Amino acid sequence: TVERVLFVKVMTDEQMEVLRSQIAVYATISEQLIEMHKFVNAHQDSLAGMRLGGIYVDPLTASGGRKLTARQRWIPTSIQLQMLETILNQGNGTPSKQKIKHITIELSQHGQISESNVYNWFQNRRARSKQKQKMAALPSNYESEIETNEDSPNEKKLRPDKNVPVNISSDPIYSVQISAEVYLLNQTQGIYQSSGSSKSCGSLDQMSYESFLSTPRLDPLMDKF
Amino acid sequence: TVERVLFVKVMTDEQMEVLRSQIAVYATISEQLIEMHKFVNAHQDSLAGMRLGGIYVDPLTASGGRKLTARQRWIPTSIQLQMLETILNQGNGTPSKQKIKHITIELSQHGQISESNVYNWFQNRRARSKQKQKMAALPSNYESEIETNEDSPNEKKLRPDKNVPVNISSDPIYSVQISAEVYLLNQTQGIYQSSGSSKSCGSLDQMSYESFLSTPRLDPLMDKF
DNA sequence: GTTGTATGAATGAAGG
DNA sequence: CCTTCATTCATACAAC
Repeated sequence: TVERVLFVKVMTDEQMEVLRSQIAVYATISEQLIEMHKFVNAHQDSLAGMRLGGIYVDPLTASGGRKLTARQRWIPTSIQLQMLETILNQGNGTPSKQKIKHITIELSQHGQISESNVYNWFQNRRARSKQKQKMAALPSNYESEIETNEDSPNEKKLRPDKNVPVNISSDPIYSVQISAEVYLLNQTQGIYQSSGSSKSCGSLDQMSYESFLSTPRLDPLMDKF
Repeated sequence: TVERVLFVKVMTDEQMEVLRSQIAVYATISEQLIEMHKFVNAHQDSLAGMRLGGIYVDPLTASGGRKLTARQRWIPTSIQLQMLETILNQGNGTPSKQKIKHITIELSQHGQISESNVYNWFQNRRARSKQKQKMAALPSNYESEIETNEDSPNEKKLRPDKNVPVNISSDPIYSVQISAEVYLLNQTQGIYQSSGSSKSCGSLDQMSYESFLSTPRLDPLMDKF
């Protein structure tokens, strides 16, 4: 077997460990990025697959004036809204399956609509009406929301409306997660130091990219083959 | 130097070629995904929050305002989602009690989760998938959109858009495939199919995913180290 | 073009 | 299973 040594290339344990780590890093990054991208698509591209896949052409700019916009979400016609509110106020707080279908058919005479649209509308309406009532505990502040009857459609209620949505939209979290992941992988392998020029990132999004960029490169190792 | 041979591991040219290909594939995929993600962000990242559970900000650290927005409902981590979908699609439409427990344990590796979360997820998922499926044929209603401007002259413009239902796409094929793939990567399995051509597709998302799918497995090779 | 708000839609959870 | 509620996400529109 001694002779055979001459016909194979060799690598040390250290090299192999390095290689293994590098592959692991790439695998992890790929996985995370794919997952991330999938997530983005799933949530922001849910209905009108017009992004990413290629060129996103803004439909609004395409036609000088009217529609042609494949809209992503249903917007009730004014008459539909009227009818919906009327139905809502005609008692029957229970839309129920059967009624939904019927209502949908009726409303479809006045614009595109689907059963789920109707269903969602009632759901949201009720939920939000209830939600509004729930605001009365403000310690020291303004008016208490008077039960506004929604009978009059066609009007936009622009109220001060102490909503306080808060909304901690955790945008950058995924970046942090990935960064952490890469960091740990670097720790594990403990061989490479990130090559310099790590300019401080201003955005968290960029941070993830930067982490990737500071990931150990493969090329130097490849040269050893 | 003969003795030294005993202290190094060897790999054949073929193995090295394979390795090199794999690394190249990962590098390519990573870069492309990053490009895609940048693209997404650049076009509509106004404040697009990706919801990712598992980490929540301590409400006490919030601004001087109030509101104790602690998250009150489980939000699956993306990786958890991946795994769940994978499991769902691996046949086995019936997650029995025992399985639930096992799945929960596995998923708890990637974020907070409880058995009821898993149970509910499967319930909801199945139900809604079925529900969506029910919307198919229905030549539906052609609406008469003539009426749109006459009904309520006294209000803001509600565009009577035509809003073609587009597609369902609640469960894109590629997502499933990716999920499966990622899941499989965690297992160690045989079968190694080369090709290692990296294919370097354009920046179409599905293409990238396909590239990823055709990526040679690492695990079998790693086993040789 | 930026920000705030209203609201359609998605989804986790609870009850039967 | 199925239905319903509660909460959250994402987007259209308005005001600045």
